[in-house]
Amino acid sequence: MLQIYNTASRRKEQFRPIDRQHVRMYVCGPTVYDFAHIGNARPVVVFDVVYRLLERLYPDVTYVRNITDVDDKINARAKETGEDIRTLTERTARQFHADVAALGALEPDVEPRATDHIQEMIAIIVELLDKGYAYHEDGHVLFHVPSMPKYGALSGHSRDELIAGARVEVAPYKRDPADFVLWKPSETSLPGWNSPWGRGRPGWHIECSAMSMKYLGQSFDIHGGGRDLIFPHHENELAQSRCAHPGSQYAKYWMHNGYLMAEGEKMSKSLGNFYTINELLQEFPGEAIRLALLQTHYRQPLDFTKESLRQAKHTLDRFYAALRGVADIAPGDAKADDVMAALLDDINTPLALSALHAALGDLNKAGTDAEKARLKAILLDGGEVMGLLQQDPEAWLRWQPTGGAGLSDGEIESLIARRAAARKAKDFGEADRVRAVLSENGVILEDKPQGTIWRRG
RNA sequence: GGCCCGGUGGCAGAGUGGUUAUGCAGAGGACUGCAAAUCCUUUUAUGUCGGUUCGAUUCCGGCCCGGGCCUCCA
Repeated sequence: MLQIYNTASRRKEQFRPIDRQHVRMYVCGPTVYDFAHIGNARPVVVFDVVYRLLERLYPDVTYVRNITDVDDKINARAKETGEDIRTLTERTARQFHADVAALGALEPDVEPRATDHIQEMIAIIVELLDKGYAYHEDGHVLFHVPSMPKYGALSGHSRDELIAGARVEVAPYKRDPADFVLWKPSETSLPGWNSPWGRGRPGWHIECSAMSMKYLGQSFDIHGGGRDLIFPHHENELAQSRCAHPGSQYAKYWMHNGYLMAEGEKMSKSLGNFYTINELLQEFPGEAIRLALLQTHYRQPLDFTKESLRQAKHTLDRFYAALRGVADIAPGDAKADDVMAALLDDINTPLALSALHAALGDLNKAGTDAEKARLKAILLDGGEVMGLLQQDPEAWLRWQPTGGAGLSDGEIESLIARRAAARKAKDFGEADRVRAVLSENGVILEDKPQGTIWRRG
């Protein structure tokens, strides 16, 4: 039985889907104006594991992750660089897809774009106006927060607190300082759509309300995203959706991943610790990045460092070396029960990884082929649900960084042949010289009874 | 100012009201021509001060430290 921590109740709960035959999950995706950074990668990887787990537990799962392609940051970036907005968003979305694919993330079932759902957003805004939860003022349509008594339940902020702490001057068209924008006017130079309130563009939160309803219905099971989205984004989404659709609960379970820091500091461009996925992929395999993200429980803060990546790479080297050793043994049909048990407890990936380590140790000690087949199956099964260990071991162990000036596979093989000849002639001085050359080029040798094997370290 | 989250051994990082998680690194050993890999053994911890309890790292409170949010910024 799956248990997940629900932000709405601030406790771990039994996961009981609305429809046991069909689980529905919505996760906030990227705003496409720049390379995705490692902080964006965390929810992608975390909810990919959730998706993989749900797929094992339920007959049908629909996973929706949106792309925000209308946003003031996008407009600002396009103005700054002179690039056409559509070109910018398309290019960035493609880059995002390539990056997260390298991290082993499965594609969501639906990946809707905000600009394709403007009519759906307008429809919700009309509902809110009709029902008296919103008002039209000075070209803007605003959600009237005091009209919803339960506003603030998700984030734990009361409206009064918000007003007390307000540090921004309240716009004149607001009836209440807590009110937020559903629709705003657009100048001709900015993207805009015709609406009952003139040419304009949507507020930040309305897209997720519109798209989740279209693809998942008025109520669905899981809504995920980074902790930083709880307020105001998710709080406002929740308010809009519930008020537009009385009787619906919107998301039943809210899951939020913790913050990510880089090298001990909050990530920021001025500190120079702003790793993009793309640049990290030049230096490390995507699976190492994925493992580094999964080594910490998703709700904990995570300090992402190059050192943690080196360790993750090293860890995977050990797993793949063991898998290479049993490459010619077909996996049995054993299942990774301990891995599953850990994941069922609020996606405890660090504990799941320790179960994988236990299987690795057992595999290294295994004496019989039957035992090896069983343990290989466990590693592959447990790895699969976490999106790990599915590559060809040989390919993994030969991986080298982009633009690496190291030796080619052929050069390595011929040096190994030279060393083998020297060893056969008992010329260990020459053999060690050859190995030193390989070692300087990051190639590690292992002499086995059947011959010498190698990997890039 | 208000609210929220976190503080575990050299590092990373879980569980747990009483019995060494796990990984990396370190030390010793086996194996090896030497290595590498692997295996075995092994050292180091629960921010701080109180409280509850027979007993707290684990529950409660104060404090300290780190991070975040407090609206059209994202």
